[in-house]
Amino acid sequence: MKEPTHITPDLLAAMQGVMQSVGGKVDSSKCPVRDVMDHIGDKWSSLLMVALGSKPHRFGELKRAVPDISQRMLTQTLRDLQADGLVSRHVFPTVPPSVEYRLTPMGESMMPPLMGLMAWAAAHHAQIKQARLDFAEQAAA
Amino acid sequence: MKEPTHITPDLLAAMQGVMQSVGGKVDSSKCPVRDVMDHIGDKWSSLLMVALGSKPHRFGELKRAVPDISQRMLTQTLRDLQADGLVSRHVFPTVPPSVEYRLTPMGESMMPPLMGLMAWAAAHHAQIKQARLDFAEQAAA
DNA sequence: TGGGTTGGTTCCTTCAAGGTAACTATCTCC
DNA sequence: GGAGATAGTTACCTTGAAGGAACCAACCCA
Repeated sequence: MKEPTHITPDLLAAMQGVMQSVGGKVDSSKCPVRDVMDHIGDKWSSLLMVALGSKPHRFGELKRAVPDISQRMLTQTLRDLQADGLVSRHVFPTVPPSVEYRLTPMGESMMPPLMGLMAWAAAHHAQIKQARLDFAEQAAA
Repeated sequence: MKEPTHITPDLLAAMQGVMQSVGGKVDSSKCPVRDVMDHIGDKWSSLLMVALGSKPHRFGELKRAVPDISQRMLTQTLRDLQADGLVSRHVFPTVPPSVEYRLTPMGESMMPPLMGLMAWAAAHHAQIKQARLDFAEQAAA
């Protein structure tokens, strides 16, 4: 049994940075964090970021890399990422015009924290699934 | 100007962990990462996690800490976090019964990666807002 | 007797995210 | 002449997330 470490100094610093950028109170709509998190928290953005993190992809490559995304959502999500300055789009006037998407420097700077969270999710997925089972069972009892 | 670091070894390791837990192809519904990210990517979960990260809160305290959450969403989001094993609920049979919510150890283990991403968001918010302006302007032209 | 506090629940409604399918346009291959 | 690949766009529809407001139940105080 560990003592309640709770919050490390580093973590506290990060939190204060966040809370400050939020105005002390987490006040919503004009909250910078939410403004950004709302975008990357959607269904496809983080998946596309991961795919593009490994190497630049063409439109069709992305569609194959993320098989269950619809063409519409792929276009739209790429546009959003592009608008946010996380992804850049390069058209090559080849015989059948081809388009390449790649991370911008800012997009790359997002990968470490993003992957950190995803790695946590991957590592704790089993534990969370078990917790959900336990919770459901306990609720039924 | 930094050289295009692109992907550090550490980051690559994290990505491979994620991709592996995803089956090579990012195949969707049974993807562990998405299963978890879908929950913490909703409108209120991360905000409540941040609030609870600083200290345990009572129901009413949380409502005041996150002023624009509806009572309904607060209840529901807390239930979801509880089901996932990230938050625990303790009822004190005081005169008017009071309820305290606090992070579980797993919840606490999520704070560093979560705060990492939020800190990134806070740090790059201005840059993203500018990128959106530039994009809109360029689209209009 | 009736208002206040605590921690909810229920019903109703709206809005945006997302999916499906069809259409475009150009070039190549069979 | 049609099929297939390139990279999309557009219209339409469904669903689920979220908001608002009212209600509940126990207990306190005055």
